[in-house]
Amino acid sequence: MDEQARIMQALGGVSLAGHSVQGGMALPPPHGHDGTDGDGRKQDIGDILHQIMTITDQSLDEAQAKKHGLNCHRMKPALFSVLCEIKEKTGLSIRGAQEEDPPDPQLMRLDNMLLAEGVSGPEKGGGSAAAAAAAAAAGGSPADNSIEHSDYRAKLSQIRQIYHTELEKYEQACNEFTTHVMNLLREQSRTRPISPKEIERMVSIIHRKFSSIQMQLKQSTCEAVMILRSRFLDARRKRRNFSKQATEILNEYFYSHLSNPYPSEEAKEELAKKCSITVSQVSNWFGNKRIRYKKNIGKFQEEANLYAAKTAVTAAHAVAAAVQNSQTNSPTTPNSGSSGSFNLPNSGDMFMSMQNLNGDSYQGAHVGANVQSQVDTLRHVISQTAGYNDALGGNPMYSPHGLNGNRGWHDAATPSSVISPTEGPGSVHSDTSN
DNA sequence: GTCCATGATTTTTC
DNA sequence: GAAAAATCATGGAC
Repeated sequence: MDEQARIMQALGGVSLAGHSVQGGMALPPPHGHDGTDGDGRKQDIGDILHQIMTITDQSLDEAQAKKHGLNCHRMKPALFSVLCEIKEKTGLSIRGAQEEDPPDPQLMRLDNMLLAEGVSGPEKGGGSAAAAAAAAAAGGSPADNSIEHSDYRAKLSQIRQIYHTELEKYEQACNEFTTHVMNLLREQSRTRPISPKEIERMVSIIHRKFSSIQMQLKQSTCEAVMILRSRFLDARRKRRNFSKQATEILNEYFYSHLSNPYPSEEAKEELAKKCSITVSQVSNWFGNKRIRYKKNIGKFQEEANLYAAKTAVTAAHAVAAAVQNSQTNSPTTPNSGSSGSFNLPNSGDMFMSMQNLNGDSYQGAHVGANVQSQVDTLRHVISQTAGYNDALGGNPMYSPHGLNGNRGWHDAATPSSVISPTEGPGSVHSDTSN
């Protein structure tokens, strides 16, 4: 049964006592009725309802005229109250359906994210805090951070501005549309019963529709922020070569610890501080350096020699100073000038370390990075004075022979010229303590 | 545009 | 879990 028939049937049982359905209105005359019997009344009401139902199918002018006619019909108040009654009854079922929905978890997530990223909420702090967090996560150098920080902030602010403009537009459109619909319903309420609750429901439907559009806006804003964030965080995209000075410091350490180029955590921190990079960048650098050096020792020879010579000069000066120091001071007096990581320990320690080169304790706790560094350097000095520096002219200073294909920094990767004077040229280091 | 160097990331190996 | 090895992606020289 369709709605129209149902309503008409319902109206059949409603008393319209006191209201004559005849006269006044330019409605088609009821079929064969005199306006006094019940059947005739029903027929008349049926006709009025029919006209109400079909009014939307008619042209605007025609409908306007009909509307006016219906509004002026003397039966209208009675019919109106009956329709209100029916609506009230049918409305009960609607009421149940229009219960407030629980907050959408997806929308909540988006809102939270926008708030966390500083797109929504207060402008100050949010964006920069997010940028700072992103910068911290990126692990870039402090100097780079400031540049990228402002870059990130500028782009975030752009996104924020677009988001707010669009949001404002949506809200304005929503308000305009709501007002328009409410006016329309109010006007329509003259011809058909529209309860305030119904208007309210319609408004909430409109708001729901607009909030779904808003959700799309929030979604795309979040995506934009994610893209920005990933670009900002993706260090690969933003790879910057380390400064020349930083590379020099790292290389110096690497070549002066060639027998065991595995800096301790403390050494890494120290290097990181010196180079203005992070500890993980230091680890990356050493990881890359080890593998690339090992893969192609020949290629790195020149570089190795360069750094070896450089460090040797420094070491020679330090040794001279140490010797002089030991001559002037008592033999038991500790070296007073060995405070920094790369400072030379007293000669006694160094000698002991060199003695240990054949032992497993080369990387032992008692042999710190300082000592180890100087030992390597001293080996260069000794080897050079012993005539091994011919290597520069054809005979490689660091030869790749015996390179171990297996894991670990096999001493075969260590230059042949840096073999301890206590060892023969063909002897094997045992400092594979990695 | 190509090539190489290099920093970062991912996968493999121990 | 750390290091090796493989791979990716970018910067910079040419």
